[in-house]
Amino acid sequence: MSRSINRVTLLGHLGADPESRRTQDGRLVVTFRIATGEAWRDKTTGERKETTDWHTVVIFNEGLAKVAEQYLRRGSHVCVEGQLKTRKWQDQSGQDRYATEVVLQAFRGDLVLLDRSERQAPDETAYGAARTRPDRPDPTAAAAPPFDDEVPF
Amino acid sequence: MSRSINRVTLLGHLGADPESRRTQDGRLVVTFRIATGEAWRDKTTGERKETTDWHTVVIFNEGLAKVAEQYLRRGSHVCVEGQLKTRKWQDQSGQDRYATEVVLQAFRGDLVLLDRSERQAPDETAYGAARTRPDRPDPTAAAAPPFDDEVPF
Amino acid sequence: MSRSINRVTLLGHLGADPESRRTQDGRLVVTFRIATGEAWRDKTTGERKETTDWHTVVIFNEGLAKVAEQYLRRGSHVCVEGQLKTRKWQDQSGQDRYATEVVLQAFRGDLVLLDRSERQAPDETAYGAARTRPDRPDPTAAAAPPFDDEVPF
Amino acid sequence: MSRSINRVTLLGHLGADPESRRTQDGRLVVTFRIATGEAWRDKTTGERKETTDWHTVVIFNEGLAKVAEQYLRRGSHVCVEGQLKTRKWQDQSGQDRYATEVVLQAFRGDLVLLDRSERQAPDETAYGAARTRPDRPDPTAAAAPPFDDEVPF
DNA sequence: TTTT
DNA sequence: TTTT
Repeated sequence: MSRSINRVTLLGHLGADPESRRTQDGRLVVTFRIATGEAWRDKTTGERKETTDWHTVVIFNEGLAKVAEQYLRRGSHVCVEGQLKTRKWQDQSGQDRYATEVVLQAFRGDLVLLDRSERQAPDETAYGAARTRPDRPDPTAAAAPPFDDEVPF
Repeated sequence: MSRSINRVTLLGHLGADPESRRTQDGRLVVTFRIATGEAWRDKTTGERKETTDWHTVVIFNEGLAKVAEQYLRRGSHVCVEGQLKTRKWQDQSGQDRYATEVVLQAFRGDLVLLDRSERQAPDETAYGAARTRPDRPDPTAAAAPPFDDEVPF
Repeated sequence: MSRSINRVTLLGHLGADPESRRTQDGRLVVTFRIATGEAWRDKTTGERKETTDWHTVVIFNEGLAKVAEQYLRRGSHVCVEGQLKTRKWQDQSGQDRYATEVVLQAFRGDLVLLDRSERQAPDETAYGAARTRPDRPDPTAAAAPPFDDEVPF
Repeated sequence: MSRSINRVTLLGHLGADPESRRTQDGRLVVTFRIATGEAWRDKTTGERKETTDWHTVVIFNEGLAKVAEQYLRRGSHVCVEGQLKTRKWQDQSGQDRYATEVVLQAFRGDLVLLDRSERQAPDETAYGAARTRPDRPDPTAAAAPPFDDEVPF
């Protein structure tokens, strides 16, 4: 149960190779920039228009970070689900600055590789269940329906 | 990492009290129906129109099932995130029938109670981490920014 | 403003070519089936498991229907945003039956073609603004920031 | 049809009353801050933890801006769907600064008021179809099923 | 800085 | 069967 929802879904291309860093306690963090865009025809002038938006994605999820590091490159096509988070930091002059990023934490967020060549990536679970194990009675194995009196609504 | 996305988000009201059942191996499953609607003005007649859609939600997630059982009632206002799944079953005459439902499995899906009176519900984690533990360096505790050379993109 | 949310996001592959039909008043409707899946490792047995879910997508949105008809085929990789809707119908024996589908109506829903070969599709706007025209002051043209006193929060 | 996805869903409370401004060409723009949060139990210490994230929402959509201005206040409970966008601006010292916001444009985005007292708000369509007119054959009026040969998949 |  |  949550008291709120904070969900970002982005599907687009990487503008550059991902960058890998470590937190002070040694955990892998992978960062990349992804572009989304929209195109439309101006209603008054009839002109074709286009905008690109750039987003920073930060992966703290161990399994997904390894996948991103190994398989994503400049130009990669990817779909990302994460949370919107804003960090505060100080620039050299000591002024407060803010960076708003799309964050993939452990057990939160997901990454879908869309380039055929990258889809050979192992399931993330190979990295230790970085994501999720469905917890439903196996529907294919079930000889009987889950409930005796089952009717559709 | 996933190879696909299957996500349903519904925000609406329960049409009736939730129903609780057990799977054959004893796990709690809670089911309810939720209504969503849309209203619009017909462009040609100018008339106000309205439709209601009814959805079946099935919660296999232990923690969320308990919350739903205890706090949700007919008329409850709720937001649900789950997966779209279709079950096949046989009716009395042996014919194949299908039921398509919004399913909340363990580690997948979420439930947000929107009625003030219900928001006293304990965090789901009280039921044994039915959901998620963020895995990010605690941002408030961090005296230094996560990375030395940090600048916003 | 809406009083509820009804949103489905699916990313997967088509199981067969789309089917085109017309409503009784002549409008194009395109239908296809799309598969999503999940893979996980069983916690107790360690076995690799996998499920596939099949979904029916129905496009009433004129522009998107034409794109789907022309560019999508069995095996196509696609991302779809629509609404969950259940239709009631009678089978030959007069019994009530239900079909639950992911519906893309005009001004609602979206379709993203993920196969490189299909991405040559014209912008949907070519079909008459089947989707959406951003309505924001053009950020690139703006010599001054949108607001005089702008500071980030 | 889109070539990318850029979608943010937030459900939370306003931290302060919305602010109304006008663009240089006179259009209403409403801005507010909304908080989302997550709570979890630290796996190692067993301690209860909590974080709050703050987000800036900017509404360029005329109808939704009017609704927000009139009905939302500090503490209002709201669900928002918009796009993630980053603006560049110059501070007093001429330095480049960035602000990342959740933007609701015309025909894009949605707003759901969750406080009972605010739900009296008129449908947004009262403001001129700021959102969406479903474009589906009216299912209730249909004496016959939409298609002659209809069977569920 | 991506992509079409 | 909900809600406004």
